Order: sequence, then C-alpha cells, then structure tokens
Amino acid sequence: VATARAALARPAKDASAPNSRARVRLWLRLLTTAKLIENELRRRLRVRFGTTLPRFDLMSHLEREPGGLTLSEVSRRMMVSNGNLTGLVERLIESGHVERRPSDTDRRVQLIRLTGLGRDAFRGMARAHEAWVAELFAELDEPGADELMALLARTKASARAVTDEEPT
Amino acid sequence: VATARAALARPAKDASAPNSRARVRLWLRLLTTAKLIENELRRRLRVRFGTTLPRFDLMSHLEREPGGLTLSEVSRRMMVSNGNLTGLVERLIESGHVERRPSDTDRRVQLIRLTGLGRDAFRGMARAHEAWVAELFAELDEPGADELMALLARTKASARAVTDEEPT
DNA sequence: GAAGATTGATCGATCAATCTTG
DNA sequence: CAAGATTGATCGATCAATCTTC
Repeated sequence: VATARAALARPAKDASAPNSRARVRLWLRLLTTAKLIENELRRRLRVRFGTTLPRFDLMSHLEREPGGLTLSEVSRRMMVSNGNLTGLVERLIESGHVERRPSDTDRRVQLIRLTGLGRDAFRGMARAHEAWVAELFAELDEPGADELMALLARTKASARAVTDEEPT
Repeated sequence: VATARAALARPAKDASAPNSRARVRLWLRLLTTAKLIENELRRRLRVRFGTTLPRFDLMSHLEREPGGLTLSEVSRRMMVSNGNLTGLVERLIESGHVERRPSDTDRRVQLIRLTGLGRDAFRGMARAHEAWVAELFAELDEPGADELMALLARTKASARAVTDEEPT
C-alpha cells in the first residue's frame, strides 16, 4: 500500500511535459463536469419527454438546417460514427420525427430533415433544455462564463491541432 | 427558412435566466471539447493497447485503492450505473486484469481489485495516457490551465447544487 | 479507387425488475 | 423495508466489412 501511494505521489518520469500530472487532473475535471451535467440532462429528457440526449442532439442539428443535412454532415457535427447515425435516424423516422430522402444530385447521399411533428416536439424540448442548462450553470457569474468560454475555445483548438494532424 | 433563422436569432422567452442562450452555447462548447479529447484518447487506447476508455477508467480507480473497492463505490466514482459495472468487471475478470471476492463483513458486498497483471498493464497505459493528455492540452499555458481548473470547479459545484437537491 | 451509407458483431450504458442480505 | 449486486431488454456507439455511386 505504501509503495503504491508513493508511486502516485512521485511525479511521472516519461511524460512529455513537465506538469503532465496537473494536465491529467484538469482533463479529469473537464470530463467529470461534462458527465455530471450530461447525466442530469439525459435523466430529465427521459423523465419529462421520454426521449434521449442523442435524439435531442440530432434534432437540434436538423432544426438549424430546415433544408436538410446529409448523414455524413450530421455525423461530423455530432462527432459520432456514420454507422451510429443510420440507426439513430432509423428510430426517429419510426417515431415520425424525421424524414429521409435521397439527394437529387448525388445518388449516394441521403438527406434528412425534421418533420412538422419533429419540429414541434423539438421546440418544446428546447425551451425546457435551455432552462435546465441555465439552472445547472446558475452559480457561474457572467465574467466567469465568458472566461470559461474562451478557455474552452483555446483547449479545443489545442486538441484539434493534435487530432487533425494525421499526414497523407 | 427565413422564419426559422429568425426564430433562432430571437432570444428565448420562457428561459429562467436572462442569458440562457449563452449558457447553452457554453454547455455545448464544454460538451464538444470533452468529446473531442475523449474520442482521441479512446482511439489511441484502442490502437496502441487494444483496450477501451471505460476499462482504463475502471482500472485507474482500482489502482488508487490497492485494498479494493465495492462495486457501488466504483460506480459512484465513475458516475455510471450499477448494472453497467457488473458487465465491465466481468470482462476485466475474463481478461485477468481484475479479481472479485465477497466482503467478509457484509455478504451483499463484492470487493474488486487489480491483479498483478492488471496493475502492470495499467502502469504502462497510464504513462502513455498522461503523455497524450499533455499533448492534447499543450497549447494551454500554465495560468490558463489554472484558471480553467478553477472555473470547472465552480461549474461542477453549480451543477451539483442542482443534482443533489432532491428532497427525501 | 474514394466517398456515402448500411450492415453485423461487440461493447458500453441505462432502466426496471429481481434476489440476497442487512 | 434498504442496500448491494445481478439480470434482461433496449439503445447508443464503435469498428470493420460491404454495396452503391461518383
């Protein structure tokens, strides 16, 4: 036990940056904060609307683009795989919230968009969702929110510089 | 299309806070930043170690407690459901990284801990993971990291005040 | 050959129900 | 009756493979 504790207290040897331990703590805090809020929103969407976060997320992207979006574009914006979208869309078509039609100009492409029912359902959920988010962030004041927004932008840019660097 | 755009531009009417739209944007940035980093770590864990983030996450909690943890305690720390843990632990037992034994004092309780193999495997992955995180956050300087850490703590506290308030 | 989409296998996650034990 | 754990049904997510179309 003592040796394990010592190993934890000791700074890492092979890390690429001097305070990589602090970066890991920062990453864990970012992850747990997001997960805490996400779980609560997920729970409320289920309890009050009988829906899920991925469904809501997909509908929110479609609501912004009344002309419709391709599956690939949606999967890129939602940062999930292509195969994931196929099933998710399938279930939303089943429930009548989304419709799918092939593109006129490229027969490989499927365009999806909200139905009238989907739009109405989304608007009601979006109002509640917005209030929930405001409630969850209530203790964060205005300057704090602005600063957090800016720091997350910097973090995202930093991560993107790594994930987008694959050559060829 | 024009009316839909107008609806988006117009500030929400029923929101509980004056700038709840800005809070939603902040929440989406928090979520996408976390997801971006999470997806990259997930990909690297798979490619270089043939493992997954939940497995790594579970092992990291066990590595901090050589005496073992109960399933409930682990599920609380990982912020996932109890039923989820049962399956995850089952697979890690199958691969020889984790062992499970019933508690001596309370026969309802199952204690789990890393095996020697699990500990060795985890140490190697943890070194790589730490370097990856440092790389992903590389463009964030020291004061920025400190400030982000503090703002996330405030955000987490704000959200906890909501999620923990259920009476009775 | 490359891109868009779908399929199938597998894992991770939730919830609701159940079983055992305290 | 509470709490810890497991089970079963279902959804969400990934990857690898395949099919069609460009």
